[in-house]
Amino acid sequence: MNSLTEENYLKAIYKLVDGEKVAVTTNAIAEKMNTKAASVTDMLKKLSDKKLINYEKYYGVKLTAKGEKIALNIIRKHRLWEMFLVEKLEFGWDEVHDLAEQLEHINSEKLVAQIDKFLNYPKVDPHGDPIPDSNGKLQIQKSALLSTFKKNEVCMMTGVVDHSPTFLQYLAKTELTLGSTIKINDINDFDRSLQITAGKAKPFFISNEVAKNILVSLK
Amino acid sequence: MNSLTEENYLKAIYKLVDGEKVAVTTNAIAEKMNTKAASVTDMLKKLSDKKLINYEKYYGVKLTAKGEKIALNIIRKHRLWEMFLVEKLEFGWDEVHDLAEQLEHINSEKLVAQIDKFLNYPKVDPHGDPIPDSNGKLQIQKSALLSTFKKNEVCMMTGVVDHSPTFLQYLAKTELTLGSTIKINDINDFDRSLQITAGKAKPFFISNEVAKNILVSLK
DNA sequence: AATAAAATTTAGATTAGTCTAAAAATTAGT
DNA sequence: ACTAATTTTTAGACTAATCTAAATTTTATT
Repeated sequence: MNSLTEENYLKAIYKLVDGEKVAVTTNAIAEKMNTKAASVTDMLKKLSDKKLINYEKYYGVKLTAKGEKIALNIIRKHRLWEMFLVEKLEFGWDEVHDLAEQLEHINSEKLVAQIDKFLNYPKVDPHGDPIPDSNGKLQIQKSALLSTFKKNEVCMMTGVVDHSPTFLQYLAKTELTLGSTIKINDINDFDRSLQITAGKAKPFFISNEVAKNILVSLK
Repeated sequence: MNSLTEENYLKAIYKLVDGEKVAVTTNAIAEKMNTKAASVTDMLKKLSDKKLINYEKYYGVKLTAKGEKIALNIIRKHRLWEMFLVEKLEFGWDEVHDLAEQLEHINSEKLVAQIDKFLNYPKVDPHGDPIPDSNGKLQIQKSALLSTFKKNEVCMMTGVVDHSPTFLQYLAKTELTLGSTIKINDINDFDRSLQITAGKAKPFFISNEVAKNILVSLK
């Protein structure tokens, strides 16, 4: 079994790699974990001894298959719990993250399987992030940033880049929710802000900053 | 905030006191916590510094009002989670204890409130144990042991004394579940074993040992 | 009341995870 | 290619929770 701390390190490393083939640096992990580089080095040795990461001094780390599987399982649990909180317990999508960080470490295969079943095997979490299956397979969703679309194009909102409560609360006040159909009515040449129509609401403005944090499907 | 370990000590002390006005001994706590007396002494000092217990060297400990409140809150969470697992996730009453021991330490007032609501404010857990309310008030249930009843008396099952999976699994194979109406048809003078009728099943035998672990209402 | 037995506490060590400060290695700038 | 800046690692220390072994206090027995 791995400690809570070990699990959090593996998750952090997984998120920092995220597709890119480069190794993750000690400092990057330290920043993500809100800790010091020296502490990270200690933990990397430990994870390396356990064969959960490939670690070369001064170079960086990559997850082994074993380490990645553990990371994906934690992410699976995190996203299932978020879904449960939002779908069954009336939580808002902006208030589930920290709580899911606690719940993701609960150790029970049966519990995860039952929650999954109870939610009717969801494919994505409340933020549109894909939920890994029980084998650690992740459905890759092809999506693009709303900011890359052109005038008069239509698309569907599938997720967010920024997960901060502030951003999510802002979105909750608009018609921009997962599944919303978005039409780009106009783009301001000066600041790249957009005038859009989302769902059946009146057209409204969003900044380019916001558009860069909204994921949409290429349809 | 209190550590997971501190919470477990408070819970253990609460359960050892359980109504009796005597102080709890170091050895009793050590046994309950599967640890050594020396470790307990260390923790008692710590809890005493935090004013969660009244501790007098060589004498024993009692919970302060503050300590008791924390203990009851953990018990509340434990029992609500057990109820959730059984009622919503198809767990058996014999397989929820260890998992609830993990879940009871999840820290979120809103989560507890929402689970409580989701379960429609249950008064007892799957074993018939009362669930403390959010203020730490515990409904005392007046119940008696089935073994104290006489021939031809009728009662209703309200709980169990032994919570071991073995005992609970045994009961699950009979008609002895919470709420069952039990009629005592006969008592064997030699070994005090009982011939009973429970629910609408055929009469069957239970040992006195079993009867001593079944709680029933005095009706 | 004295002594033996049991319970409890203290002393000192250990482990996991963290830290600061210093040393070593790598990368960047000219 | 050499020095400066940055990154990473090592060394040594700290805290929480645990342990063993020894010392102390309480309780029980005669």
